[in-house]
Amino acid sequence: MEASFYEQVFEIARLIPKGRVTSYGAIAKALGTGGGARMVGYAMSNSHAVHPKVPAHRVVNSSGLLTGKFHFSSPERMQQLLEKEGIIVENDKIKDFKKVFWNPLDEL
DNA sequence: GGATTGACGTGTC
DNA sequence: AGACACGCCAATC
Repeated sequence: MEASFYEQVFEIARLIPKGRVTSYGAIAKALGTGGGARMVGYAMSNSHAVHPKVPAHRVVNSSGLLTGKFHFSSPERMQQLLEKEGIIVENDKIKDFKKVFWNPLDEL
């Protein structure tokens, strides 16, 4: 399997600058799959098995909620990583989400 | 190859 | 404001 949809998702995810986050839908849209936001998250399940570490913790849903935190080594791991990068997480939700939001389309 | 699923998104009740 | 439902798309079974 090469150049599958997953790889594209990982590619975008790795481009997320430190201290910034993005949403699944935004990535999906950047890939041109608009409504395939679920596929982005699904691809992230493999993020643990890919080469360069994929900053999946920088990817949240459109509400800025850490929906996939349970898929990490530890749910709290995700939040700590975000806070360590300067992102404030409150109640499993990213604070100032609009401010830290990084739009892949803007870079691509 | 049809059916199921899934770390989503938006709208409606 | 919280809960529920439908829609999208691609991979896996």
